[in-house]
Amino acid sequence: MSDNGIHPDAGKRQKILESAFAVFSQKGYQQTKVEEVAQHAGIGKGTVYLYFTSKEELLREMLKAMIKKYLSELKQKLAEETDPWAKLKVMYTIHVSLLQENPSLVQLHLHDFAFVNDQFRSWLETEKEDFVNHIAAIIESGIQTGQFRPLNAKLAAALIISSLGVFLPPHSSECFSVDELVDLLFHGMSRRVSAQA
Amino acid sequence: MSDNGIHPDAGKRQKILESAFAVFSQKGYQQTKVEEVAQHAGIGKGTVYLYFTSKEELLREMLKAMIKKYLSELKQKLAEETDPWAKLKVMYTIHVSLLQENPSLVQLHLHDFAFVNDQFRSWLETEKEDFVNHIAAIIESGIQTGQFRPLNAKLAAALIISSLGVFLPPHSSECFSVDELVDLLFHGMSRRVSAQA
Amino acid sequence: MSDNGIHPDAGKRQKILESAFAVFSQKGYQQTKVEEVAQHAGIGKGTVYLYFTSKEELLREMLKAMIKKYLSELKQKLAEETDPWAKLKVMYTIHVSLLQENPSLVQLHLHDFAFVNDQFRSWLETEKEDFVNHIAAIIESGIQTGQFRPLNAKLAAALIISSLGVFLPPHSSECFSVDELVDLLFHGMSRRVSAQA
Amino acid sequence: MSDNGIHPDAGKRQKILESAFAVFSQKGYQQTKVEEVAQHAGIGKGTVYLYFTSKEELLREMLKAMIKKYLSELKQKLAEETDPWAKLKVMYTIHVSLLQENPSLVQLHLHDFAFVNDQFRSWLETEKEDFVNHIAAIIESGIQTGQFRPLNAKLAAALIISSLGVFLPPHSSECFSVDELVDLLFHGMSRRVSAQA
DNA sequence: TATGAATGAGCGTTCATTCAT
DNA sequence: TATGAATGAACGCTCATTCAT
Repeated sequence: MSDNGIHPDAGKRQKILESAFAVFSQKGYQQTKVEEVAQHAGIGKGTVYLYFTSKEELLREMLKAMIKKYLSELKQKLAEETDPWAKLKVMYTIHVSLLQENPSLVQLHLHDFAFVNDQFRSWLETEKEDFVNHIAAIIESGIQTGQFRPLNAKLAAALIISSLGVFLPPHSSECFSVDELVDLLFHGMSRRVSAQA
Repeated sequence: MSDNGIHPDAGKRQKILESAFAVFSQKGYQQTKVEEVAQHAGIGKGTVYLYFTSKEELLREMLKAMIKKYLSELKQKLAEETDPWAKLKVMYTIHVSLLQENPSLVQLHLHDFAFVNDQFRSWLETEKEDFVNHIAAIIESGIQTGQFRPLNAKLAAALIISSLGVFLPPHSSECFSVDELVDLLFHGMSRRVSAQA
Repeated sequence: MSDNGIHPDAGKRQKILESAFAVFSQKGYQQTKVEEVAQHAGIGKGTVYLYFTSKEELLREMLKAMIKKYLSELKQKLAEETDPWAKLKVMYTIHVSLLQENPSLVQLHLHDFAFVNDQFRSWLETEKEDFVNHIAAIIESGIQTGQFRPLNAKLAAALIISSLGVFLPPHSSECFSVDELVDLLFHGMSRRVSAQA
Repeated sequence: MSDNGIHPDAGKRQKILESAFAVFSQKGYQQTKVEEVAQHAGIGKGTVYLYFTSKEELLREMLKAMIKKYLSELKQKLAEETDPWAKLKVMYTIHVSLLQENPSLVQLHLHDFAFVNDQFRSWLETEKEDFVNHIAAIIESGIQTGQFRPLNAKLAAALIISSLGVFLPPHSSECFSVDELVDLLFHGMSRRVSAQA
């Protein structure tokens, strides 16, 4: 489904994916020429087509790989925590540090690849849904343990994921701290009047 | 930067902008042909170039106009409320109803505007900053009145604005209610155990 | 079906068709670049696509026009004759003189456009079938009048059409005379022994 | 011109020619990829270039070989007959059965060989001339024996060769019989009125 | 001012050919 | 000798932009 079968040089495929990440991140899909990706990888234009059937597939595979890598790193780190509260805190921390280590990821966020075509759009939405469900499950377990109050876990998950955008430019991660944001999400904005009673 | 000087027919310029909004929203930038915009506006293709120097400028001007209109509508409605709490609630409600009235706005979010130039990008960031500050001011006043607890108003504002994304697809506004989200943001996720003590 | 609807300049369409005839005849389909046809017509490459949707359609329309013109000339001249025998003689004469007036037609014969695609192939075969049937009808009428002996009219028609190839290079029309060929076809090769009795 | 000198494995060269025949016949020149020919021959793509300098040369050599083989088979069979009349009848029969045994030969006719260079074209014309002369000689001898009436032997030969096209699609060999065609050629179309007298 | 016919730069993809192994 | 991974020239088609009217 993704590539043309068995390829001679798995390293080259990887190299092309990395170049695709670099160039698509910087310029978006339509503005990127296949030849640019090839040049970035130090290979000929035709070689790209030995590993990917089309520019579109190249983008899809690159995104797949990035998302997989991103989510697997995230999930692995989350798995090391047991406390739902800690999990979410860790998630923010990891997310922010990933963005800092890899500024191109920020750019990647700023592009919207949904427009490539409808199939692509639905694939992206599925991926996002998956991520939301993963976070929602964490929240559910927090509700079970009583650490979180009963709430719409999916909404909370969607909110948390949306809130990651807070760390994108122009409010880079230098502006706000993870702790502040987590505190805000966990305790809310309102003065807990009744609680004080 | 935006137009070629003074045009005799400001109404025609406006009509082109509206058509650009309609078509770009539905099909994205790259997929839209200038001729389609012209047809939608009921004019000839060449006429577009009497009012805008390029397709790209047309998009930028359209985005500028839409954002200005959106923010001014929002700010005006907010001005009608006095209570900070109510203001924020109202903001969500207006946002969601705007999206519902104008589904194209939703689409607008889903397209690739990567080609924006630096000038436009900085304008965009200024506008966003403005909006954040506007919301932050509301929050500040809420803190003054004691309705909100002391918190980083700018962060809260950024969070609120980010959270608007919750109502975009695939979690359309039908999935979540404004009230749920407001409740979550205002009261937080955690069970307020200690507070109850 | 053939063009994109109403075109501004019918003369230009005709000019393109003529250029297509000139270039396709000389170089065949695959070897011909659309830009060459455009250059021959003294127009830009893109202009070709205002009148024809694709290179393939351009070929089809050109062939259609040529065949139509060729057959209509032929049929018209044939209509002026009443005697089946004379009709066939005239057909040869016209065919040969057309080839002489228009050497590109010779080239056109030497290319085989059937391979363009299956649809094209069947269209060509239909055209040829039409032509065969037209000739066969003439022969049938000759049989009715008793000028021709009872024979498979369709086979005779196919033979006659095939025999036109005799005048193609390397045996150009200068080698053989129409009269000789007609005589041969009409009286056969064998010494008419029994007739001598 | 044809190969790169002496090759160790003449059998492999032959094998490649046969594969070229099989694939070019079926798909035409432009549609055939060199790799397909190589695969059909069970060798690597690069190996083809050890025996032929280019795809085009491969085609020319294949055509040469097929034509030579076809003509030599035909001439050999003809040599077995002594009667001119019988020879021609046999020629048709052989031709048709060759086409039936080897449907690819039919296909070979249907493709565009326009790109042949002048050298090849002249070789082709020489071969054709040769064939015509061969048939013409048969006819001459028939005239000598009085079986054929005095006629332009070369024209008759050209006609006979052209008439072979009658058995190509769309009028496949199933439509017409060899006997019918031979009868037509030998006795002509006209009712032999005067002979009846 | 307004038009839309004309233009040609631009790009994704293919595949004949090369060459390192 | 044989291979097949790598290459890049080539081309059909699109569409933003221009300009004669």
